[in-house]
Amino acid sequence: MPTIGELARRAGLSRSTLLYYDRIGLLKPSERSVSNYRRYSDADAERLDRIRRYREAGLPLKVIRDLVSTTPGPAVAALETRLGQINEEIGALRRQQAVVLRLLAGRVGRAGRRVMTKARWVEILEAAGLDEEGRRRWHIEFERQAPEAHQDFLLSLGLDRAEVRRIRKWAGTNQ
Amino acid sequence: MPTIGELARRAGLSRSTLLYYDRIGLLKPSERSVSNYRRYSDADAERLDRIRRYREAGLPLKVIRDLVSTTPGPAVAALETRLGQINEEIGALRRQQAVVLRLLAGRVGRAGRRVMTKARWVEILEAAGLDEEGRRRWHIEFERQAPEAHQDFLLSLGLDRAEVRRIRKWAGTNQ
DNA sequence: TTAACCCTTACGATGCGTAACAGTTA
DNA sequence: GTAACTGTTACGCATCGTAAGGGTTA
Repeated sequence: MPTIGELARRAGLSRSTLLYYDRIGLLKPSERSVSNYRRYSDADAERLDRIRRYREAGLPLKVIRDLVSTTPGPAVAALETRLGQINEEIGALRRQQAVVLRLLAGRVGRAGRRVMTKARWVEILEAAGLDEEGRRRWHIEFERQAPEAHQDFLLSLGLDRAEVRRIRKWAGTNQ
Repeated sequence: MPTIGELARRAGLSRSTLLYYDRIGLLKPSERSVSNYRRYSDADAERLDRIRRYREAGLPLKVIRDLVSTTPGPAVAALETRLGQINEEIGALRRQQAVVLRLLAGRVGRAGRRVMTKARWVEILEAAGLDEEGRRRWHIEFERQAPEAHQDFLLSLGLDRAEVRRIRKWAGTNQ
């Protein structure tokens, strides 16, 4: 029967996380030693493991509480909801990215090592051995495999919406 | 001289946001009416506008406080730092995405069209005509031209720091 | 004895939203 | 008089990290 520190180490979490889970009733050790130390049973450890996996998926503890106490298998509904949220959050970050790039526009000549531009990107692909024909194949494949990601990527290079549309059309249309 | 509610409406923010900005000293109205109402001057409104833009970029209020009080133009350093953070955050969300999809394995058709992963990226480059040697040249050139952007990009694919380090080392070392 | 555990409790961080109670303005 | 403003103050949220002050174990 591990104590709180042992279980934390094994699970790759911190002691204070387990203290918190105990406080909010998410994971209460099934026993206490005579000196009032928390003793976690195997069942407790397994419960923690499920909690941990859901946390890695980004589910809030409130939702996890329901999942681990009521449902036996993975809850499809909650995970699909989370999937939608993740996409929203990524979208929000992409919009922030666009704002930052706009604010940085111009001031970063070739100085900024961090700001990626279309010109720089083309240069890199060329150096890797892709000529214009190859780059077109690249766009076409990108568009085919993950159109939304393709759009996100083009926006992250600082292209405006019109140019993004143009490129996607060019990559989508055969010929 | 608008009152707090008017300015909030104009700026598209809430009254409580402006109250908060006042409390933390980020934006204090330059005047008060006889009945102690906040009166915001044009200068106040402009300050708020700068604050708002930086907020849209995702900068924390602490950083914004420095930017709007000391710097005149946009601060390149803070924005580039934020750019790196954004990519990290996107990467974290991609890892969550992968976890969710794994938990949903089987129950969901193939991974959504929006999900960008390392594997998919490699596939696209391959389809464009880059073999492993070409992909290595691509990494090398990326690292040479914009090392920070290279790192940001890899993180945004959801790779963990160790793998990013490995790839960058592999691309940085000549032979 | 000493290091490395453990206990409980509380505060901090982030950026507001909400509520409560009261005064002001149109 | 009444609605729609305004003021201040305080609590809530989510998920822990950190610290304080003091027992327990090997």
